[in-house]
Amino acid sequence: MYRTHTCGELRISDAGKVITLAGWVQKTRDFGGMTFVDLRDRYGITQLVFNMETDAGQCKLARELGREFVIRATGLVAERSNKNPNMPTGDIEIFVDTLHILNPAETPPFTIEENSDGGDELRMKYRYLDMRRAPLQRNLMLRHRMAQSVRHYLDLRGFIEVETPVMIKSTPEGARDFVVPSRMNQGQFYALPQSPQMFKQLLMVSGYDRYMQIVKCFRDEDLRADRQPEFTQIDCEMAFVEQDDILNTFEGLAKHLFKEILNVEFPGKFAKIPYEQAMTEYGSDKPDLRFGMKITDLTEKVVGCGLSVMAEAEYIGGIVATGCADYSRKQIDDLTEFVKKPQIGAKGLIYVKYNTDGTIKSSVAKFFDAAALRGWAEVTGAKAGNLLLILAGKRDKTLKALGELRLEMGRQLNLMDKNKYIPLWVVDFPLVEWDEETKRFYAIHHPFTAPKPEHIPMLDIDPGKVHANAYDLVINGIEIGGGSIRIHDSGLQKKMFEVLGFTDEQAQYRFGFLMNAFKYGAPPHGGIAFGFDRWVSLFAGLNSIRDVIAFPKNNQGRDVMQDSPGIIDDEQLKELGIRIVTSDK
RNA sequence: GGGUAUGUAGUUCAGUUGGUUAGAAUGCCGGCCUGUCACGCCGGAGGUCGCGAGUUCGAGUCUCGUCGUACCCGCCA
Repeated sequence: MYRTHTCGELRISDAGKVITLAGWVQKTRDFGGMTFVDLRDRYGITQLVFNMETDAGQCKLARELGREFVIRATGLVAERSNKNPNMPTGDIEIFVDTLHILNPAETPPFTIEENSDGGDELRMKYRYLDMRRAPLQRNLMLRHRMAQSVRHYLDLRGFIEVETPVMIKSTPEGARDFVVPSRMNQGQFYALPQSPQMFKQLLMVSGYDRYMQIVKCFRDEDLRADRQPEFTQIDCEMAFVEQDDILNTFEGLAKHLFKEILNVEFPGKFAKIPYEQAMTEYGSDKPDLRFGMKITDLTEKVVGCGLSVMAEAEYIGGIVATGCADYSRKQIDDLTEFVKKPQIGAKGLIYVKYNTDGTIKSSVAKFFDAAALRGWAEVTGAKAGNLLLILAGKRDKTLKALGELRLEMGRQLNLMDKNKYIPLWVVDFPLVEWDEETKRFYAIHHPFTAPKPEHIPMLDIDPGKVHANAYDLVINGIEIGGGSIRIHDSGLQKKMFEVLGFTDEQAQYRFGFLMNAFKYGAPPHGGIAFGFDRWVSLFAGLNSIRDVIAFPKNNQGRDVMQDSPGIIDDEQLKELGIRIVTSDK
């Protein structure tokens, strides 16, 4: 062994011991006659001391050390004369009598410290150096502890972890697949799984009635701060269960993780909000419930008014910002600009200021008398000192825009407390969604999601109105996980494929093995999958999932450290039977 | 496919209305220093202002193009 202890564990009680440490040089402080070296490993930092008077040779060697040199030092643990209360090992230091440079190092391009001076781009390029820093090490250790905790909790409840294949058949529903060419079957391709969906359902058919896996999934879609091309799910499936059984089981898992990792407890049950209510009250299918500011429907209140943008709008809604009646012209203009951004897409913003002195000021005062504006205050609950913000337009789009405006106001008013967690279940999602471009229905969740039993007759009449037995776990406006009860009846599955416009042949080609399996006794089953990276980043207090992943990819799906993806040899291409056709834009 | 921001020393940034030799901090190198822990003091080196065109007597600064990066919409459970 290169060491007897780590750099984080020695205390005053160890004084007098002769020990050996190994690690990286964090920093040297050279006084000429005396040199201090901060030695770092992932457990902490311990100070080494060298003295010209007592050991000139070792002291001179210590003066040669640069940042990030890998060294080994043997010496006596001693109480410091000048203690440093800011570090756990600050009461002791090591009088080194033997110093070995195990490996010198070039000066790193950024500082390996709690708060690095390096920018994101540079730190990604030198990811292995960035990961030496304490924040990254904390994140990855948090991730490890959460994974252990999940496995432990589910193991105690009879779940078994089963690995599923990574090279599978492409199923063109849902996200784009990453594909892998087959050398032995030229012209044919595997796909990387978007999730182990069909395999976990087959495991249910096979009688493994409680399955879990912490598993990589792959989706070839455009990326975001919280979306990577490869990401990790906590994937679970249970047989002989109904929706509530699943919600209860995984609400238990969520509570367990909160308690174990953050020491946060939730006494009651998580709220359960139907999709439709989430959309009308929060303009989002993943509402952030850390604050209220619900959307109020004002459509009825403006019928027949003289202002065409309102009179002709399909929907009018507003939110109340507490204490914002004193917003300046500039602040209102900025909000207007915010909602008019192409990403939000509102045409304009209407405001009503209910001033503390009882007066009312509004951008639409010309069209409504004070009584009417007071009527709006009544329905929205706006009080003196509040600001009512109103958007008008197409219902779905306007609700979404109000939802974005609500979040923006939440940010401006500091209503999103990082230390507060409000989990909830969003339930009763629509089963399918009509797409105008391709003139067909698409499954909102996936084609195996069961409709609410009472809605099954509606599949023939108005599939868009059918609710699914599907659910999402949402925490602080982040979709942490989602799942559904699956169809286990091949007749109903066939009907579902009909609704989605698949011919029998298409269904047979894509999902035949699953439909065949269901002929041999499929138990009622359902499951859920959690976005593990998102969950870890939520617990770490981060907005991006990149820093809870050891080697993440950037916006364009590139690994800037490896510089992947990259081209491959002609020889490799030939072997695979692939020719590259460069497309000119 | 679209929107917004951004690119200057190893690093993080400043750079005014287009005008002399492009600055600061930090890091790095050399010297001094026996109780530092953001050590201190003295000195030094370090620049393709992302790249390419254009406007101009003159471009880090203006225009166009291009490449990279970040965030968002579309897309994606």
